[in-house]
Amino acid sequence: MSKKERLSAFNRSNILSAAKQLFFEKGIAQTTMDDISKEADYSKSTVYAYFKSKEEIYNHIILENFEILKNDICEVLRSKPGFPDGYFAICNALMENYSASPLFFESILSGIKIPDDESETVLVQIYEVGDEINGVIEHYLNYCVENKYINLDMPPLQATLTLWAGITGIIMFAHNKNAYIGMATGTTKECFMQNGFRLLLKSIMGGK
Amino acid sequence: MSKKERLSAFNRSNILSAAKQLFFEKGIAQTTMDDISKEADYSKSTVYAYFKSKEEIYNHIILENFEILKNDICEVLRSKPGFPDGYFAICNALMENYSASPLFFESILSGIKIPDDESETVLVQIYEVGDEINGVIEHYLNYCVENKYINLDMPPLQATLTLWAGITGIIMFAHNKNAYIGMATGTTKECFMQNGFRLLLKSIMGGK
DNA sequence: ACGATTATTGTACCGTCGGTACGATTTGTT
DNA sequence: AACAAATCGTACCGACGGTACAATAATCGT
Repeated sequence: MSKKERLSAFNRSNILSAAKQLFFEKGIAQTTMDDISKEADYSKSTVYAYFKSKEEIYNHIILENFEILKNDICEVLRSKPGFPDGYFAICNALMENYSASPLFFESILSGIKIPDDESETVLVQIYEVGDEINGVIEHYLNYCVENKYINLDMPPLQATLTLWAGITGIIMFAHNKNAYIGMATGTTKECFMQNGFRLLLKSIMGGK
Repeated sequence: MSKKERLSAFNRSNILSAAKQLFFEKGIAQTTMDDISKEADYSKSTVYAYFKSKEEIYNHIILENFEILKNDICEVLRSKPGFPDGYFAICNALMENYSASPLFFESILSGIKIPDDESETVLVQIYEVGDEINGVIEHYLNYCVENKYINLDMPPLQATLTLWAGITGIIMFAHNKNAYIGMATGTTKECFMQNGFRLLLKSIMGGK
């Protein structure tokens, strides 16, 4: 990577960091492109030289987030590869990823679709990293099936996606309806999530 | 209700219908207030006389949707009160509600929070109807527990919320990642959802 | 039937924001 | 010094949510 390329990457990174922080602080819709350029200390023109739209900035941050999530899950499965430790470790990795980036987490259940336009390279990359994460989890489920820790009525990949969707739903619900959960059940959102993870685990245990 | 009130309700309803249709057709962000007033055949001024903002229109549609969902669930539990028929009937009611109003469904997992400002009467109403739905499901789970069809490790209301979040997550994932599911697992999204509902069911069955 | 009140309309307008145009200025390279 | 690339500042466009306001139409009390 030449000096010029390094500088370019540095600038891109600065802009993305500023945008990420502002998105986190004030929300996406409430963050303007002027805000981002000011916070990152570049002119608006330069920001648009690096990213062609606000949406592209958003997508790049999503991608970054997915890569972090992937690394977290791999890391955590390496230190706790067994059962059910590995399962809860994955759940907790997802949980913490949500806390760090609540605004982007929801792209898991909606938002980012498979791009039909190949020119949207960021979206393609997001899709690929998501695929890799699913592969890691599928591999873990396979290991659990082989050792007869769990029992699946469906192909491991399908179970992966189902658990993924269920866990994500529970995490989002816990965070967004925090006050309601506290009032209705008397538990904290952390407790609600842990109980939820345990409940989901039962769905893949029990023989037959 | 006086004649004036009826007329007023009629006008409100027309505006909401037009907005709902446009939101469904082109998305919320892509629908302008001018679009709504034109589609509903009222002047923009009149629209703003009935609703103070676009967000308020959105919230009213959410409320309408929650009421439909509540009626659907009650209706369906009346015709299939047993187990597991009732459970699957609830799942299917949620599923069909999503198809009818995908844009509003996601308010279940995010979007609508408990209002701290009591003056936001629409939000309070949404919260109340949601509470009623949870009560209905909780009642059903209680019936299942009493008849020993299922076995819960947590209070029924907490189980209700957990299942609710999980089911919603699966439905949203199935719809938004339809193409990916087809490619990765070879099944349709309908099949994916049904299998997901069955998987979740296992989490509350099995003794102990 | 008539005046007063209320509802509805059309139009013009404001502020914000995403995005663009473009010339000036800085920076780096040789 | 000279040239090219990157950066900058500023002015601007168009779309949109929302407001102001005067004019007109509908409703109602009497």
